[in-house]
Amino acid sequence: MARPLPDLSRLRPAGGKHSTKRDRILSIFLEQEGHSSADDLCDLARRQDAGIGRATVYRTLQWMVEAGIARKVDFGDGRSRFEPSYRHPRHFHLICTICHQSSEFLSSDVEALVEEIAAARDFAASQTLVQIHGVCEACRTGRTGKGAGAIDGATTELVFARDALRIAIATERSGLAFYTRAAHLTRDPRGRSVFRKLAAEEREHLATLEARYRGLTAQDPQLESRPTFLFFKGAASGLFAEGAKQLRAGVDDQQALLIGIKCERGSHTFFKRYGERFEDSEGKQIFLEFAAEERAHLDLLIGEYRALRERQAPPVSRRHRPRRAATRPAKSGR
Amino acid sequence: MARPLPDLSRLRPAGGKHSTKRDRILSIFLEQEGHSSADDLCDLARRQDAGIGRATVYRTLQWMVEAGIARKVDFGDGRSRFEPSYRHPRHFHLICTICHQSSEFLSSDVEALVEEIAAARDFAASQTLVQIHGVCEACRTGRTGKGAGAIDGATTELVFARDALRIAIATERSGLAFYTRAAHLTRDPRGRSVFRKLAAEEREHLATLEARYRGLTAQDPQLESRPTFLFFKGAASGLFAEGAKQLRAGVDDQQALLIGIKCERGSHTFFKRYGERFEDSEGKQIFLEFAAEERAHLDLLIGEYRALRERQAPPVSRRHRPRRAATRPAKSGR
DNA sequence: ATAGATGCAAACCCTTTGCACATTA
DNA sequence: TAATGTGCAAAGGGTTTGCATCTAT
Repeated sequence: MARPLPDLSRLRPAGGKHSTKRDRILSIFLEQEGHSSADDLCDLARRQDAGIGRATVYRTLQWMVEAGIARKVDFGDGRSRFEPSYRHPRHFHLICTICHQSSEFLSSDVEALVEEIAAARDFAASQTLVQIHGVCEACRTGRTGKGAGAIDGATTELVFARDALRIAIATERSGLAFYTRAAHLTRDPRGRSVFRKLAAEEREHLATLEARYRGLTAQDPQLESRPTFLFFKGAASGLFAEGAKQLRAGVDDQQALLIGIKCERGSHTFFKRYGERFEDSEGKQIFLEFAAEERAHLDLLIGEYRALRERQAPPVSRRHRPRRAATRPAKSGR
Repeated sequence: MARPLPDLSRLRPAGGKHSTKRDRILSIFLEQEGHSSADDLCDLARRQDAGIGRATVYRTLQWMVEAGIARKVDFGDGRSRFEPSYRHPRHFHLICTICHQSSEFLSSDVEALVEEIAAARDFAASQTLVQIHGVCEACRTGRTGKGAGAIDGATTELVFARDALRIAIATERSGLAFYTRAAHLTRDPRGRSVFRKLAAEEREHLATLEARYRGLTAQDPQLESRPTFLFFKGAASGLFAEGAKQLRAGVDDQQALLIGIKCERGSHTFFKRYGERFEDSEGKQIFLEFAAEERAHLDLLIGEYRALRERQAPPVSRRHRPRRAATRPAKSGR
């Protein structure tokens, strides 16, 4: 379960010299699964090097926090705990009151609500803490604790990437269905070809994402069975499903384009905002790449929509049309 | 700002004798606004009775927590704080890192998400902690801190009741609009009279709720201007708005009844679940009363729907009628 | 009279700090 | 050599506890 050690030389924004003891404590910390207390680490370190003092452990931990290698977390049991922060997104915690293990999750839905609440109260939020205290599945069923708690930082990053990919794939599938249907329904030949093109792109991109997903699962055979880390409901895939439903109700070519624009715009905004929220990690990258993809589709659709309007509307009457119709297609939906 | 003292004799599930010092500490605690630390209380208590020892304060606080008078909260600053819990719903916190004041909020949306997440992880949640750390409006703008932090427990209960009433009133208004429209559209005379009756009931109940709302604001002139305590989005009022939209799309009497049933059922479920979540308080009562009201409407509608079906459909051909032909309104109508 | 409450001081726990010494650049 | 890391022990802060002493019932 050893994780790939981060490049230590780059992890020294806090400055400082090399030192055997510090390196030892650091590497022990990084090997740990879950959230260790200073005491835990001190004991572990002393097994390798009996002469390590408590103070050094505390000082090293402080240094790690400053250097961005670790984050301090308070589970309310009187001692501080530390978790790796390098390429490990901020998250929330489920904390078992029996075994004191904690497992991590992220809910962008919760984060979004929290943002709204802070805004409503004129509060400049800098950090949000969500802890669910209770009894974990392993403690309740009495089974041995091979549960969600036993996940090290490297795995969390994989799980995060997995969940990001799952969201992206679901959206992509949904988009593919939408464009396939749209291509089917569109009468205007040029519009049809655009939808076909987009469907093809979605199909190709879907294949890429699926390959990437397989690549991930190859890194950890248990990856797929691990519990969800990233919870989301406001997913963009719902947009395309909604769009497809609208298509089914019967629309003309122009409306189909508008619906597509709405979906892609929503999706792009969603993934961009989503991606920006996270810290450096593969998951973040997946979201941002996906956002860019959607952006490209959006531009294509907008161009096509304009062209269609040009073709359909005689230039004379153009000035009587609302100029910015295409920038706010949302109005025509629901 | 002294709150009505709770009946102490009933607050002694933890047992124990009377004692002047304990009573003094308790009453000082209850007078406090916000969240006091043991030290705060000790200082305050010593102003009235110099001979009070730290240990007594700690022991009294422990006793208060056991007796359900107080709740211990940890804001991560190394000391425990205590907040009144008598008729004071569980809530979350916004914590200012500058002035260390904290203000309270409740988000049933967040709670619902948390429940889902815990369920997904097979985790038996017993308590959830949400803390938003950051800088409050008062500290940011430099204005004197008459902000949201300065709210004592009694006020929180009022604000909670206010928010509960606001939700109920919004739903009621929405329901009134729905039934008024439904009465207008319904051709079947009996069905029309049912909708009229419901509209009248909603109007009357609305008046009751508004009177209650005025009663609340009379208790605290600033009540209306206080920040939102209870955040919610999954409100039931949206159901009726959706229902009214469906009515507009053109439906027959039977369908109108079905839509009404759907709305009332959703609303009832929502308020019941909502109300049950909270601890004893006026807000809880408001939700539960409202749920009962909706339940009565629901029963009435269901009865009417059955009667209508009996009248309209000869038993033989009943099963051949398309039951839900127009549940999806045409999109082109917009 | 007796269980329970109180004050004081000491003990506790986790964490930080002062200082002499060791290590690193 | 100068700056930084380390160990030890002591000090810190918040909180709890042991024990003799009060105080309600």
